[in-house]
Amino acid sequence: MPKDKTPLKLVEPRVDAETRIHDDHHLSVRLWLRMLACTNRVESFVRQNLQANFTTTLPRFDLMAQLERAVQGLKMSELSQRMMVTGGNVTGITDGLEKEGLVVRETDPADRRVFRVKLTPEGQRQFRRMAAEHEQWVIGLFESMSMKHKNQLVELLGELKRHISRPPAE
Amino acid sequence: MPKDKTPLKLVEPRVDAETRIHDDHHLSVRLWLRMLACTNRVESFVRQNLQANFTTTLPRFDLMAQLERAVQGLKMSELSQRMMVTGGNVTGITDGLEKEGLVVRETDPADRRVFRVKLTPEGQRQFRRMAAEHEQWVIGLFESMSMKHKNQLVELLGELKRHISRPPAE
DNA sequence: AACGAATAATTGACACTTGAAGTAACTGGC
DNA sequence: GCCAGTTACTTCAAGTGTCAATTATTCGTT
Repeated sequence: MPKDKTPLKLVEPRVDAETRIHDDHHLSVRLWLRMLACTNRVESFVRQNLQANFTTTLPRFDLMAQLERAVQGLKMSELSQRMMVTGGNVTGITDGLEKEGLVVRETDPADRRVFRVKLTPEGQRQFRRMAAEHEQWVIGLFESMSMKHKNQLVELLGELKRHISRPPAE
Repeated sequence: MPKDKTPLKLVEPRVDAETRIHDDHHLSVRLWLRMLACTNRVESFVRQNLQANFTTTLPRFDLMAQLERAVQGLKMSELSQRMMVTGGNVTGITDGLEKEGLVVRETDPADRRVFRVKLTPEGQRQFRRMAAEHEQWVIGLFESMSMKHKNQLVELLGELKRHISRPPAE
């Protein structure tokens, strides 16, 4: 497109608005990258500790955590939803835990398609030990931040979560 | 420990402190879970869009993003550090991108152990298209949150990042 | 110059994750 | 009762990720 011939001293009128928009763009991406960095740091820390202290993994811990408060067990599909992963994934993790005797698949008499997955007593024992330490790891990581700032973060992240939890409906 | 005999109206002195500690524990874990939920939401959204619109993945996008502003290329180990993943992982992702002609490994005459990985012109072209859309996705997700709150979040996450970026020494 | 230690990258084994395709079981309308 | 459609779960292939072991190269000391 041809350049307009403009008087030498004319400043573009849209600069302010564009600048603000540009900043906002940058801001959103920066926010995203920073949040990602924090999450990765904590996650990898927890992961390493689970591996080193209990020879287990975050997904396994997560699955057991979902089961802990579900006395009557959870269906594979419920686990899938709560862990926010696909069904095929849950199958594999459950296989592993079952092989180690930490969970069991029980058939549901009312619907033979369904399994109810439950923690075994052994699984409960092990999970409780892990959960206690897990809490300490997280607390330790965050301890140098003031409660005031932590509270602010929880608030703001709560707001963010509400904003992003449903896709910007067309 | 033996209870002190105290006048009836005296309230136990440690209750406040204990309560605060207990709240703090809860607070840290809540903060962690909430941050994780937000990150997962954004990440899976970006992932799906990259797959659907460009038949590519987040790690590939991430690697190309690291290369974009490094005209002279990056060593495998530098990529590994910046992407916060292990070296073996970088090898695999680079293999894939090189096979598709989006990056190249160039040998370094000064040190024959290292590769300098660079974007090809084709890789640059594709990355720029992806980056533009990526930015729109993130902006879209976050658009309903005020700039003020976004700024506060960036600030607080920056502080959190500093606190957790080095393990609580010794 | 030569050797041991450190560094750069790759490889292989194993685990997690997704998406698509497959199997078995249930449901509702005819 | 049948059968099309849905639901629950599994299986498989490909990509991502870690760790430990290996190879090749460089560096520092002697």
